[in-house]
Amino acid sequence: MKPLVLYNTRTRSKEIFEPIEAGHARVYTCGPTVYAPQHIGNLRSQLLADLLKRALLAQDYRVTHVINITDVGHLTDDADAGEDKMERAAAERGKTAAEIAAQYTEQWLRDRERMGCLAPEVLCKATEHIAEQIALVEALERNGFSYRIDDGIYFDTSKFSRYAEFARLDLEAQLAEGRIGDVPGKRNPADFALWKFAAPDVRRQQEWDSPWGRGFPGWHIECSAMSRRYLGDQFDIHTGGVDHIGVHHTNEIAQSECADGVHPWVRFWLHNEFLNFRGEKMAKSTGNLYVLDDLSDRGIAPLAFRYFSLQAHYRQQQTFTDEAIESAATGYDRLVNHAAELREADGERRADKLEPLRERFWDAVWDDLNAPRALAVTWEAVRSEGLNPAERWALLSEFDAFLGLDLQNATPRSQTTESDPRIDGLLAEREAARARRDFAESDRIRDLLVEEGISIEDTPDGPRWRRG
RNA sequence: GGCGGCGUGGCCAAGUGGUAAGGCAGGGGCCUGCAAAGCCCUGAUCCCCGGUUCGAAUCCGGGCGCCGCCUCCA
Repeated sequence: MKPLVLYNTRTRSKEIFEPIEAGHARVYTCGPTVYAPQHIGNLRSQLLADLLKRALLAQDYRVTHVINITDVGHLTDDADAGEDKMERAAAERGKTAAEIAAQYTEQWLRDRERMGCLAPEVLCKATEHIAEQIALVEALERNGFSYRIDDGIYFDTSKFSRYAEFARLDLEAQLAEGRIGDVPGKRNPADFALWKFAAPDVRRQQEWDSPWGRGFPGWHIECSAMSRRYLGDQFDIHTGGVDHIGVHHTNEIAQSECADGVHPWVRFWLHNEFLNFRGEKMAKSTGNLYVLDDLSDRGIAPLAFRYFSLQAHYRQQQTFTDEAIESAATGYDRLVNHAAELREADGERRADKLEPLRERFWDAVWDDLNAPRALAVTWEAVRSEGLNPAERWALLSEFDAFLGLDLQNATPRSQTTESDPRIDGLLAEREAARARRDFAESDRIRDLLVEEGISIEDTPDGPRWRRG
């Protein structure tokens, strides 16, 4: 098998993937912050993680995939005055922070599954790993990378010489523009909180005891702490959105490399680009978004959204428009139809006929998870004149291990799975009319059913109908 | 101010040195009593200018336009 090549943000180049431990790929994905519903733009990062995992599995690696749930509130900005989003959402909705977190975690897990994303081996919540986070801060303290101010325990970025390396930051130049709402006492503008002290006059729902007093963890420490617990001091791949490169991932690296004295902490970093909508990124903060249920309400299946997403490479921004998603839904519908028709085909499967398409498909996958190219080969397989139905199905079912479009369970949209005596009766009448070439009558019956939203297809095996 | 990305047929979008994948929509045809479904055929020289090269959408330089990060953010 050819090697898997991935674009590594750390080196800004494509590299052949090789795990630290032979045969075992350890992957960490930055999951959602569950103070609000996750929209379809957010889901794109799960798609990247899923395609990666499927490619690794296709390469016969054992995969340990860890995803975190951030169920403790981060602040709306860096300053004391910053509100905690989780607490704010709870107050607005008259619920507890835990209830808010549970609600959106559940929605996210459901959406993920509906979109065909494989479940992670470990799903870990920040609030259930406070001890690990405290332990990591203690390690940083021991190693001399932290300092205490009124507001909390902070990481001293000037002590970590590689701090600017990963994101290729120009800290001086950034300084010129200034940071918003900075905290008094910070030694360097880029320094960030490891542990925040609870304000004496405010009672928070989410705060814990620590060696430094009551408070709550900083907003990067959880990923360092939980990945360390489940994947060890060093691991293979870390995924997330491009927005995380400059701050979140930069700070994770600083924490982990300084706490454990390792480098590189993570070998490969994969980042997905954003989904654009109405001329800007889809975002919670502006309300410029759709959630998966919005699409479902419009008759667009979650897997049609997956199909839509597969049409663009994960490292490119993708434009979401109504026309584009509806086009994708149509395309997905047709692909499923083909799969359903081919699924039970018997016949010879000639390896020499299958090989060229198989090779092109997997070459696309191994080339930095190029789903659009893989999808194009899939369509070629569907329509390849040189292949019999059994061969086409052999390819489709194999390819779906990566595509994740659930083609194995494809049901033709025009093959009813229910039976309705009245409709079946009308269809029989129509067939009788057709037999005696009374087309006025047969068309009248069809129009009648069409008005009820039932469409009819005449096939060599007789008529089929479906609703909708 | 720093960093990153993009501009390919009506729409979405691959391709990053050898004369433009795929899907959707449109047009034409086949099939059908008619439809539907399906199948076949059909359209772009790649934002602009200059350069390198035998040859560039693809490399370099300069423009114009657009998106993102630098503050929570996929």
